[in-house]
Order: sequence, then C-alpha cells, then structure tokens
Amino acid sequence: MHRYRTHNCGQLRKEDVHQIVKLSGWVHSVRDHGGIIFIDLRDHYGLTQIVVDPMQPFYKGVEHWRVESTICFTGQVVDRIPDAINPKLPTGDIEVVAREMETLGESQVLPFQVSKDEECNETLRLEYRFLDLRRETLHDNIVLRSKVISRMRELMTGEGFMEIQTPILTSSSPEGARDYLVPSRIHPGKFYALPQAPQQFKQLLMTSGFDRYFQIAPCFRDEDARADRSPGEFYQLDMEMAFATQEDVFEVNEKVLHKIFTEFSDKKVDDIPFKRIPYLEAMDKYGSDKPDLRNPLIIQDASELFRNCDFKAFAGVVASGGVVKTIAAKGCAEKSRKFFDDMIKFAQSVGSKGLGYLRWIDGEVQSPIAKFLSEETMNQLKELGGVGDGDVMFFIADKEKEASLIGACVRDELGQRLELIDPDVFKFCWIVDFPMYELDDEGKVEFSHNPFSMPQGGMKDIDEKDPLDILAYQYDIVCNGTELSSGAVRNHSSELMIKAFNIAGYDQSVVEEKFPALHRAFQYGAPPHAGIAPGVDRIIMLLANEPNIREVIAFPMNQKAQDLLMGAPGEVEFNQVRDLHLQIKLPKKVEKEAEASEE
RNA sequence: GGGGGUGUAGCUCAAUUGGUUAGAGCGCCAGCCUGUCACGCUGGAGGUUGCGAGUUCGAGUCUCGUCACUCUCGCCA
Repeated sequence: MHRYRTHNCGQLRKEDVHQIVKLSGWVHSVRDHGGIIFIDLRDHYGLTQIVVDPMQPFYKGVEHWRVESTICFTGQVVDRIPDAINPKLPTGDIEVVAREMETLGESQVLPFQVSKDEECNETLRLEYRFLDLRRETLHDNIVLRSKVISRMRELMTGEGFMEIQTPILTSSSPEGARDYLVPSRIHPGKFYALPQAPQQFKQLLMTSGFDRYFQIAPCFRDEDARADRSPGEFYQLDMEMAFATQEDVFEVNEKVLHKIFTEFSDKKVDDIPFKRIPYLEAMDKYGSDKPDLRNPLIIQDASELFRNCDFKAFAGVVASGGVVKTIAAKGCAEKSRKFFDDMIKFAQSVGSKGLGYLRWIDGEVQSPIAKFLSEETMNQLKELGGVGDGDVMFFIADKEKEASLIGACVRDELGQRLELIDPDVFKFCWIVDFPMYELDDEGKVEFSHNPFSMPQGGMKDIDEKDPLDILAYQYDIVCNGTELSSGAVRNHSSELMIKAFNIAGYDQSVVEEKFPALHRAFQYGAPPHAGIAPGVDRIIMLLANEPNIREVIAFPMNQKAQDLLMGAPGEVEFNQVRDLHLQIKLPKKVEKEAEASEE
C-alpha cells in the first residue's frame, strides 16, 4: 500500500465499497456527535467523509484535531445508509470507516476560515496566501488559469506557432513604462532591465526566420497598480507572425480567443469575425477606445443643433469651439427625480459642469432647458436620438476631449443604472486605425502608441501627410470594455523607422543607440511581420468573472508592489550592495522614519 | 504625487443625536451529544475601537494630524 494514499479525496464511488483504502488530506470540517465523529477530508480533488468509531484507540485524539491539519486515514469504504447519502458530493454515496490514522501536519488556529467563503481583509489573505489558495474560489481560479494556459499552448501550436523563450535580463528600453533594473556586478555602474515585453526579441525572431512565434511571456513594468493591473509583473500570450498582414493576426486571434472563451465559460461569445471599429469612430460613439459593447447606448454629436439656440450655456460652449454630446436612453423618462439628480452628481464627479436632459412624457417635453429650445430644434433632437414618448436624452457640453471623456463615463453609468448590460455575454471588438502620432501636452508630435508600428501609407504617408493624419497598422482587441491587448503590423524597414522617429523629434542616432538590434537586423532582409500579445491575467479575470486581477494570480503583490508573504521588496546584506557597486541614499522622509523607529 | 472609501474581538460586521459595563455570527477553550455533512446544545475566554493630539462633564461616534489597506487620476511605448 502506498505510503500516503491509494485514492484521492474526490475519487471513491459506490463501486469501491468494501475496499480497504488510504486517504490523505486536510481536515475540512469535523462534526463530533460524542459517540461518532464525521470528518470531511479534503484534497485538491474533492471531499470524502471519514467516520470515526468511538471504539478506535485514536478516537480521543480525533476530538482535538484542528481543521486544516493534514491527516492520513486507512479504512474501509462502505455504503452510506440511504438517509445519509449526500447528493451534493460526488463521493456522497460512500464513506470511509477509519481503522488507522496518522497526523501528517498539525495546524495552528487559523487566521481566517478556509472552509467558509467569507470575506476577509486583503492584507491577511496575502500574508497567508497558502491558506487562501486552499479556499475553493481561489483554488478554482488557479486551476482555471492552468487549464487556459495549457489550452492556449495547444491552440497556438496547432496554428503552427513555436514557443520560444526570450531573456529576462535584458537592456533598458527608452520608451514606455518605468523599467525594473538589475545592477551588474561585473560591469560597475551598468544595469540590466527586466523586459516590459519581449517586443524587440520577437521581432528579432522574425528576422531570424522563425515563421510564427509565441510565448506565455512574463512582462515587468514598474507602474502603479489598478484593479485590472497587477504591479510588477504580468503575463501575455505574446505572438508574432512573419509575412503577415493585420488580417492574418486577426484571424488567428479570433480563432484562439473564441475557442478559449467558449470552452472556459458558459457565457455567449460573439461569433467571429469580431466587429472592427476604427479608432475615431470608437471615440465618437463611445468616448473610449475600449468600449463595452454590451452597453447599447451611443454618444452622438448635437453641437450644431445648439449653436444658435437660446440656451446660452450650450450655445456658448459651441461658439467657443466646444461640443454638445448627447446620449439617448430609451424608456427611462419616468425614473425618479433622485435618479436624474444622481446622474448629475455622477457627471460632476467625473469633471462635468453639469448634465442636461430632456424627458418626453405623455407627448410633452419636461426639462428645465426645454423653454430655451424651439420646436424645430426639439424635433431635430428627437430625430437624432430616435426617441419618443418615455425616452430621455442626456447632454454634455464641454471641450471636445472633455466631453468625450465625460460622455464615456456617463454612458457606462447609465448602462449600469438602467441595467442595460447583459452579464452573460462576451462582446469582442477590434479597434483599428489608431493614429500614428499625437500631440503631447506641450504641443509636440509624439508616437501615440508604439514606435515600432507601420504607418498605413508607408514611406509616402510619412513624406507627404500631416503627421497627425497618419494612421498606423495598430490595433487593440477589447472584450466587455476591457482592453485585452494591443498589437501592430511592425515597421520592418530601418529607413522608414528612422523617418518615423524623425517626425517624433528623434535623430537617427537615437534609433541606432536605443534600438541597435532592430536597426541592425532590419538591414539584413527583414520579413514584413505583425503580432499582438493578449493579456493572460485579464483573460482569466473575465473567464472567472473576477473584478480584481489578484484573484487569478497565485502569489500577487499588493497595491504598493509588496509581496507580503515573501517579504519583497526587502533589505539585503551590505556586502551584496557593495558587490554591485551601489550606494544607498534614502529619501529624507524615509531616513527620519528609520531613525524614529530606532529610538 | 492628487482625490474617494475603509479601519471596532482571531475573522465578518453592529453600536440611535456625542451618553450606563462596546454587542452579534463564525472561530477558539471546556462540557454534553451515535448519522451529521455550515451538525446541534450549554457555558467560558477574548477589545489600547489603527495610532497621536484636540473639543467636551462625557468621544467608537465630532475636529486635526498620522499610518495601513483599497478604489481611482496621473503613469501604463
């Protein structure tokens, strides 16, 4: 007989009755009836009920076993009496009558309950992550993650992609997020950087003749956390394809993502091909480049209708170059005064000066602003919004950019408050035709997305067009309002790359110094190539229906990028710092705190 | 760095307008209980109300500061 077990805790069935078996697992719960004790023994696979008879010599010990201790039982599988069958458990037809037991690992009193799914503060959960991971929800999330990643590998391999590892210690890249740096011992004063993504490596793999590359790639970015953004590190299903167009990338990703989302969720997934929305249209209709298409509301421009109206607040905004955006919401005209007041408050909380609205009730328009609008304007508005009795139009007047942003927030809020969002679907779209350049705060032209993207008109556009009008073969894939990934057809010509950088104000020497590998590689026959890198953590989040990314990561850091279980980041020995030729100079505030704690 | 929220027993939460000895469920400890499966019953222990000031006859409650966590803006090619 095996040292620890002949079966796992989710395995035994009616057919196994009369067998002598050995099970090991955690004490999930103990039900002590004085003359008989029931123990639910749990492992990764399930629960089995162990029955302990008072005649057994170890009976007295059983009373004192704490939940979550690990125990090994040997005993006989028996049928449960009909009344005691538990249909909730796969093993509920049988139980194991204990003959021998051995304590494998005793547990102290728990900081929080493992067997019960009650809320618990995050700090404690992270400090005792190994206990939290035993709990059903989190355990299942990690299992799901493993299965999804395994399936991704299968599907990608099936599509002819090869998984290739790229370095974790590499060089710092000038653009993008803050790097995590690793000081070099051998080269004083020099640093490695952890890759923000294997971007340049995968492009180099293309120039190395590997036709289709993928990797479940760790990415490191030293930026602040969000609910859907884990600090420090995250994973991408990174991929790149040689001699490929934008459509080729879409086709592969639609195939893979549609399969993953269909196989690992009960929600209805959009048919492929997914909808494609040009960036400018997305900004117009949704005020966002990651619209939640479950929300049927759209934003429309009503500026012209207000340009000459008597409502000076709106006319004034239009006259000074601003816009009036409107959202038509059907069937909510009869909502309470509080509903509309709350919407105004919400709009103000996201930076709006106000939120106008018109309600059509019993053929009448009810609104504080109605008296300023002519009947003609009113009719034009009705036509624009496609509204009638029982409907409402909301209005935001502001500068273009602000109105767009506020419109997006109001659209989301209305979608939620009016319960327009179907929780049982996954709505996908591609956002395409991103602009290559945009103006920064100082009015300077800069890359709006990724400096490695191919301008759509190639050299001709770069030479002739206003930089702000140049579109890039740059795309995002969005699911239910979550940006899963960005990708692009890459610029594979070093000549074109230098010109593209020139427009953003960078000299040829910048390209040569900062991107020496690509610059060199592209001079020796680079294949046209394109790729994308869907965020694995976010995909799992959507599949697991979790609002927070920490719920799908086994050992996440907290919001301040600390690992409370391992104690990272932590101090190191003086010798280690010295070997790296570093000196530590603490900010004044931290220094004072250190002194205070010494006293 | 800015803004919002939270902080009361090991855990989750309650505590009226500022008013007696800060309560409940789970957990823990002791006892009872032979068919439970969130077992049940009886009893018990457990609190610097995050920390520090202030206002007040009186502060969990109000004010200021501070710390921690979280959400968010900035940031995330």
